[in-house]
Amino acid sequence: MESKLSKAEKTRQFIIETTADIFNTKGYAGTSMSDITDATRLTKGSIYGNFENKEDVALAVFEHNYSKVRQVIRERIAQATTFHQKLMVYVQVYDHFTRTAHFPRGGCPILNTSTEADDTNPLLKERAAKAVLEWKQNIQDLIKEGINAKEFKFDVDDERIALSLIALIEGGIMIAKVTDSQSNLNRVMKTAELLIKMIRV
Amino acid sequence: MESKLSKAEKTRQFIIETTADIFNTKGYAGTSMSDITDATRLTKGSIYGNFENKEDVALAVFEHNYSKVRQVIRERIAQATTFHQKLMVYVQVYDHFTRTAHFPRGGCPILNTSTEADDTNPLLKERAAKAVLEWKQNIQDLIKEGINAKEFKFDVDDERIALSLIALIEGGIMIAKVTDSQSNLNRVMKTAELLIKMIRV
DNA sequence: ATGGTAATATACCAATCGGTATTTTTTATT
DNA sequence: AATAAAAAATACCGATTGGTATATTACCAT
Repeated sequence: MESKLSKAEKTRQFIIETTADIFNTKGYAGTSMSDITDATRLTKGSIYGNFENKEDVALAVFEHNYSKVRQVIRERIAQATTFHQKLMVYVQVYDHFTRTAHFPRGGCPILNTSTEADDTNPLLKERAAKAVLEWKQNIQDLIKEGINAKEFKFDVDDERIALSLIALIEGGIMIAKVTDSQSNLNRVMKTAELLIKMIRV
Repeated sequence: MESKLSKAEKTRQFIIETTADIFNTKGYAGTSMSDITDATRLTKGSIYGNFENKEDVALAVFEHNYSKVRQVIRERIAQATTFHQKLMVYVQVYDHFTRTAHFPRGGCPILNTSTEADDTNPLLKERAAKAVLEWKQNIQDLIKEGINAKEFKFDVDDERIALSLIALIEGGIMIAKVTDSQSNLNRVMKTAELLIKMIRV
């Protein structure tokens, strides 16, 4: 019965997990320390014993939410055989993202964190930017590999496609959430599918 | 020297205009009443004499920011001759939206308000949703008219195109802002241009 | 079992939060 | 110029904010 995690590390993880949805729905400014203590049933002393401040919790929570999403994507991409299928994983995942429990409540953490932090919180912004650029790079890599495998046209603008795919997904999520209509996202994903089809040889 | 606006109406307008950028950058939760009094150099008594509460100011500010953007778009669309050109107005405007003074600081108010309010503030969410659906309808109308004018293919899925265009723009803005790269938005707008080209006969 | 340490809880802080009741000032009408 | 009404300023409210210093508890190695 050995646990690798120390008591503090376990508590830290517990705090992150139980406040993940709160930060992702209410945002950084909208989440208070008492929200955190209420949800975790811990006291301020415990929170501040494991984190420097509220921002530190928010950063850890973003990390958690982001990697949760990334993991789901990564697994499905690994299973896909063709590069077309691999790209289509994004479309499929977000095509019914309302239902998947893989997603933290409150929608895409990248979208939420980016739009709130881009003018207010340099650290959160930096972290969100890194996530976007990593995501972009992953898509570009898939496209390049697809080109090498003669699956995609040789002259595809991988950067443009990657950014457009991300934009369609994030913009689509925004629309779907504010209009309470998953089908709106589905329609946008249809265009994403088209975009992916177009780069095939 | 008669002014149509009463004193109160002028003050109200003044408050809206001088806090427009604050709400659009810091968000609803991130903007405090003291932010408002500091910026306007007015007192709480004056603010609460002209608005019910903070939410009421935020709603008026959104209205202001949104109609400011809408006006720019509307004017340019009116000047465009073909329906293709009219649709391309969106691409052109957002293609250098960082520079245009027509835009409130902090980016697109629809994107900002939607992502913050969708899980927290029903009134702001409702207003943002209305804006998205109005925008969508405007694009759909342009497409339909373009079809009637034999400029666009008769079997175009106007709803899908409209939603995808909005998603590309809003998603592109999010990416550009968080990565501090206007060129990232330009690349996404390139895809938007392609999307518009594709529906032409 | 014990002592040291790690972790959590308690109690408290000044500052700020959104909001209101009241007073003062400004404006418009006569 | 006098006056009533409208608008803005002042002064205040309890509650909550993020954060800290200190006390208490839980844990672990000896």
